[in-house]
Amino acid sequence: MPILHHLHQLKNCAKHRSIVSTKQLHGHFIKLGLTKFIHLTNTLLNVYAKCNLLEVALQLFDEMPQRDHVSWATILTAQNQSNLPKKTLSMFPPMFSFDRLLPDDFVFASLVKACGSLGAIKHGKQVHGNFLVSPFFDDDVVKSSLVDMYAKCGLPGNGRLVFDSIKSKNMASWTAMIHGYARKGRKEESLELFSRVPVKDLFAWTALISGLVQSGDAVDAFGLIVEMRRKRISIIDPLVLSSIVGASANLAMLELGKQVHGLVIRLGYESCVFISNALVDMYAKCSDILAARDVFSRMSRRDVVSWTSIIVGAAQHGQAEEAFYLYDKMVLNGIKPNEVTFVGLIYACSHVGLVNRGRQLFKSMVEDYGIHPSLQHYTCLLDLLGRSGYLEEAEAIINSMPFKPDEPTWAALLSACKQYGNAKMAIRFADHLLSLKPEEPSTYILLSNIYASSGLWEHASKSRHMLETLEVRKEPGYSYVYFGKESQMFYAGESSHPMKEEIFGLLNELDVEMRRRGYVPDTSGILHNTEHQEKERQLFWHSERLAVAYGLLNSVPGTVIRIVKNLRVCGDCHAVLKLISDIVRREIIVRDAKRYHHFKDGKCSCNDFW
DNA sequence: CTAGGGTTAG
Repeated sequence: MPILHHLHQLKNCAKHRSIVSTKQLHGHFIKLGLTKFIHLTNTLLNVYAKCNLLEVALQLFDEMPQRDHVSWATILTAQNQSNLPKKTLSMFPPMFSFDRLLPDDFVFASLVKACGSLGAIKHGKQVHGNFLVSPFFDDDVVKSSLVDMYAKCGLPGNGRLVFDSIKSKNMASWTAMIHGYARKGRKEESLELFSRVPVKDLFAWTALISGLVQSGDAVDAFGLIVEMRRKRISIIDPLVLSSIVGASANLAMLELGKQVHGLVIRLGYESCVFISNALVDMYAKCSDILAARDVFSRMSRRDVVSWTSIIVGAAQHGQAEEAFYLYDKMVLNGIKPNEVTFVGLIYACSHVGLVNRGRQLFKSMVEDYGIHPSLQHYTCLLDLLGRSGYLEEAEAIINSMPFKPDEPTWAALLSACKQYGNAKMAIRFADHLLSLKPEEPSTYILLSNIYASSGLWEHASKSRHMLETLEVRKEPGYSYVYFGKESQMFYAGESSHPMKEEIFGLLNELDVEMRRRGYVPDTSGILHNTEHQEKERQLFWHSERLAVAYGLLNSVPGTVIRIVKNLRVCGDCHAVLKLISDIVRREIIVRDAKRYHHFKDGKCSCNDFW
């Protein structure tokens, strides 16, 4: 039985991922004329795929004189496993047109998985329809992948219908459904389902915790990881840890992140690439860019995500030159940048107003790397052009790009119009912005300021009037302040704090010194039509100021004061924080809803761009 | 011989 023997040999090759022996065997089969045995060739196909030799597998697949369902399922699965779901879907149509084969249950599972990873819900629903009218309509494995696909597309309700039709549910079905609810923020349903899972293994916990992190619920995710540890669930692989590292990043709580890092080290997973990647990102998001660099430099292997994480981190913290330096090193190391890398790089340019460099990078992305620019790339480029005063060029691009600009893009260009006093263009941009978000007070504020500075008083007062008719429901602003291991939260206008008197006293003292240095409160961003003094009083009680004062009063001189704010820092507070950093000679780092600000020696890393 | 669940960068 030579064929059986060869199959056994191939199995060993797959097990040991042995490329050389696989190729030797392949040559052997050709010499002996064994390639006509489809069973053997299918196995060979699978071994090549498992050895990550997708190109070789594809060539073999193309050369096969005959292909059956197994050949197709194997090659489609190989594309999925190489993270090429688009190729899975584009390779599928010839299955019928060339080989007259209809999909079987294995092929359906691969197609559904590909749609899930792409979030291609339309295509996914088509496949679902075809599956239902196929002879395999009751297959539980395909149903599990459908549950997962709907979960990934954010439609857990559709997934639930499929889930309920699965006769014998196994862990794959349960985890897909739990994850679907959790990542959509449907916490109650995910917890209810989790409580009913027969076996709560690491997979199930990870599905729940990672889903909550993805829905933005980092606090509950931490609660669950504590519970999971108490239940002595053994963390035999690190996937759940990357979720929890990500949760610390979302909260921007450095001390918490350090503790999670400690756990990662204790469990021995620091050398795992995607865990280190998550740590790099976490430290960057917690504004400790030095720690991010430290983790990055200790990595023995780095992939495109590692490089991109540190590049994006540098860019967000205003270190444009550092980002470019890292990019050059990345290319020298033979790592191909992807679309995310370019988002970081163009973002870095817009931070420091490097227009030519930004244009070059955009061009290089398309021409050297064949990456189709996304809306996000255009947004970064438009930001850069607008802020540097190339308003006509920006408008030309916005009118010719293949995307509808979103609201932040129009808003960025509108403020560029204010900066460069282009009232005419501002009116056009404001029209677009208001059609997308008619109730937005800041648009009217900006518009009225632009009119006022162009001497168009009538228009200005009209905008102000529009503003007053709006029912403004503003989210209350709050700031967390961190120094060392201490933290404290402040709401805007908070007046019941035990250290109220000291905070007020310090802010007053600082106010006197700031005014001596020429500071004049900028009340143009205040919504309500109130007296000027009242406006100044409101500015005085913005949460970030209270937080800074508290930090200054309580921390050891020389320590960095870190603040995380839920809203964007207003223009006046930005000016104030710059001054304070100079007066008290302290570094203040603020992460607001939009970006990072490192205030030091009277300057900010954002280059006054926010 | 082929399929399904949990992970990192915007």
